[in-house]
Amino acid sequence: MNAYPERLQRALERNETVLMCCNCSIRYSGRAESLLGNGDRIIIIKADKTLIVHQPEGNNPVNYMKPGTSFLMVPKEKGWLLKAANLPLKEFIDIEIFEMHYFYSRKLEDSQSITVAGTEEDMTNMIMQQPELIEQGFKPVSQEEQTKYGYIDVLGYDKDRTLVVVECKRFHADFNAVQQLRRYVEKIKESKGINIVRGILAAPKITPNAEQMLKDWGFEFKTVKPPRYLEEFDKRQRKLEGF
Amino acid sequence: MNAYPERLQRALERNETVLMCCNCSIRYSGRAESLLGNGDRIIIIKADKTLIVHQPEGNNPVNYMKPGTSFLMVPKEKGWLLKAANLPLKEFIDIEIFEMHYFYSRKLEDSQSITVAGTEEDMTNMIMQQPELIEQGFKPVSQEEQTKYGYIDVLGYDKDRTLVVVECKRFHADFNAVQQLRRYVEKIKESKGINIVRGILAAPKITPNAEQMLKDWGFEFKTVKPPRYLEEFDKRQRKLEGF
DNA sequence: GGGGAGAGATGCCGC
DNA sequence: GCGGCATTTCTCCCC
Repeated sequence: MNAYPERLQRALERNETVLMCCNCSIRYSGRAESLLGNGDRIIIIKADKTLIVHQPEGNNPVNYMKPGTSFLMVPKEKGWLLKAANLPLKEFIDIEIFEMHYFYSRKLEDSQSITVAGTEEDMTNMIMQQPELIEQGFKPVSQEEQTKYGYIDVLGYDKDRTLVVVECKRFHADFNAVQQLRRYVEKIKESKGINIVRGILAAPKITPNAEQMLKDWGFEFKTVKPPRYLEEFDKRQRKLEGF
Repeated sequence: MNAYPERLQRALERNETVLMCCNCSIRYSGRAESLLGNGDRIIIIKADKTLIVHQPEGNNPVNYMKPGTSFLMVPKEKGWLLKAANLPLKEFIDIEIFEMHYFYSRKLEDSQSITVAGTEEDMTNMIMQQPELIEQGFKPVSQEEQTKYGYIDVLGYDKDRTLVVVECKRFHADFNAVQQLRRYVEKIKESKGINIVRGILAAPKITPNAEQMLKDWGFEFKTVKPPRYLEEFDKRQRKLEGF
């Protein structure tokens, strides 16, 4: 029952998802290169031939390969060598497995995809529907017009019919956000052949340095928070803080 | 043997790592909000109380919680409810488990940390040691001097004793890289009180638009690739392309 | 496939 | 803690 190479091959052929817990060392070469000495890790090979390796601590995988990777497992004197190769991406991983604590595979059924709320897109939609969040008299133009000028979040006119470019950030606005806004304002001035275009950065917060840069260039900041839809869920959760 | 709430609690107390394979639905609220309908997923709870949930396809976890999260599992009419809460971060996840395909826990030992080569830092070190990669006569200044002016990758003088700011990118240089370089050049001009400072962007490639912006602002591009150390490993790997 | 930009980005280092 | 920035970033959209 421990013919792991055969079990792995069969599982992969059947598009099963494979879970391994083992002591191993790992070598990677591709976009960069990495070495990782002996230790206990969790290895996942998914139905789409994604490889993910986790150490017992930390958010992120320590090594990984993108979907479409090929695998080959061969016995060694002590343990096994698991080779992973993604030829189109020129990425390679060798996992030397010294001890297999546990091996599991199963066909997983999951047709659902996640829906996320509170993103930057939700922010821009909110502003399109409630333009007064930017300022009184602000009139966004239609979304079709926006796309003509690239990736501008919201384009509109103020009460004096001056063109306004709005850049949204769902969290902190930083240097990048300010320079992005500047690029868009320049782009609009050029394409429309006009000299006066206002730039507004809309976000919950802005860093002091970014705010200085914003003012230096004559742009403005407006405090706007991304919308939330699950307030009730939040309240229920906070009541259960005790566990 | 299927008293999962007790087994989970015991495992967490012992700082074991927990692997679950189950059919579940997931609700998240925190920095944003998300919903995910029924499906088979892999759930990992690590020794440091990180939560990671994977669908059977795709590189990235579909849901996750940072280290230091608290967990509570309670039985329901059909299945269990696994609640995860990180109070300092105001993040909450509810996982409704309808069927537990598999449950495993084990204390994992791993004292190793990964070493990565071919990063931007390796590039800057390479340029410090081989300044001619930028141009003949280029003389980098000491790293202590660099830090005084912030996050400039490499600062030096050309053969005419003109100050040069070098910004490195390990892959494609884009708009952001050019604007970063511009920020640094401006910063240096200001702090040193000089008018003429050259800016060089060093990377394997640059996008056409970024190159135009670079030229418009009077900066230069120099093709430089990040160093590689595992060439032999690469060659061996490419010979094994057949599997 | 490349370019551009968001992400529940994450993680690191510095102040 | 925030700020600034790299990341084997990943992912999506659009050209």
